Amino acid sequence: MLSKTAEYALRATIYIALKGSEDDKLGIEEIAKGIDSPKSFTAKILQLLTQNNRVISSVRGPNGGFFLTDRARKLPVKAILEAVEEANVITKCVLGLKECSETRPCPMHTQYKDIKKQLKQMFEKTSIQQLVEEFNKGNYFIDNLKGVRKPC
Amino acid sequence: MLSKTAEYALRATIYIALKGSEDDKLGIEEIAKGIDSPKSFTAKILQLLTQNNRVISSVRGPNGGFFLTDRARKLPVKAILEAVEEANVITKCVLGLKECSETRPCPMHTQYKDIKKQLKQMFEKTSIQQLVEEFNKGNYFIDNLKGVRKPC
DNA sequence: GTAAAAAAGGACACAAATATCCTTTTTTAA
DNA sequence: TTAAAAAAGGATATTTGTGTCCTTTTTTAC
Repeated sequence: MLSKTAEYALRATIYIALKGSEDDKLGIEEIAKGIDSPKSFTAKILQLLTQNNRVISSVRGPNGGFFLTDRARKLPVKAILEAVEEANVITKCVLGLKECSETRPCPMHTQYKDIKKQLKQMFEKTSIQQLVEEFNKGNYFIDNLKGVRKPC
Repeated sequence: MLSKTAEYALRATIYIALKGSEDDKLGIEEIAKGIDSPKSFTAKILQLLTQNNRVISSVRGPNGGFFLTDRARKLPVKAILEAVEEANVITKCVLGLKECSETRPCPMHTQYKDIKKQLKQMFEKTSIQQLVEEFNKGNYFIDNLKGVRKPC
């Protein structure tokens, strides 16, 4: 469904949102270990996320690293996909037809349209902050993202 | 969401189901034109579909070509994805985590699980025949698949 | 102001997906 | 039984995605 690039982008952003802050920035080494991704490749992706619409902020030098501003935390998950140019999953036809709409639907349009709508909603309505809050309420039991534990 | 390979596989199968029959087999040239795909590449994919679980049948030589048996028409769309080894979209975690389940969910699990379920349903419950029938009832207005027109 | 720490950036390497071309095999029809 | 038509198969090319490595720039702390 999503490329490795998009997966790492999502995982990294969520990881930074959960574990880091402006006062406690995270280094690329820790992030890559935390989300189980190749370090240099992830660094490149974080570059995209700091440039394109600034989902992630960064400072260089000692005590530097990556973090999310309050503004960034309010962004929808979709913003991450946009930064890595993969937001089109949300709108694309399942069969990959250039033209596929209500008036000129593809053979699977009827079956897929509601799912696509929900996919869109998910990425647009869910903010990064929301994912963090849900975590803090203890609704997750993730140690899937290494080093991030459910608060007791 | 799906690879080109999967998209062409779906489009080709549906195209053959709609336009062809055992008595009126379709050649690779027509199919590729019909679904707007590269000919040789599509030929390779059709090979997969004739080998792996025989979604498509074929005969060589003059008057040969591709067609779907009645048995094949009853197959779920998922069978096509399986043949090109891409049925995993149905079960994969959005974030690409190896482990992601109800008891050990990823940070987006809550948001995604119902969508994944519906995706699964769509590919498993929709048969190729169903897509054809829906077309014949006139519920589509596709000429997206070239040369396939809504019956009047 | 100098050394060290960190991200940024550039160049390259490797792998997988996509695409093309040519030859071989099978089948049909004359 | 031979020519032609069609898919099957093999080899290779191209492009994109993924991944690594090394140098440069920025920043901080001493």
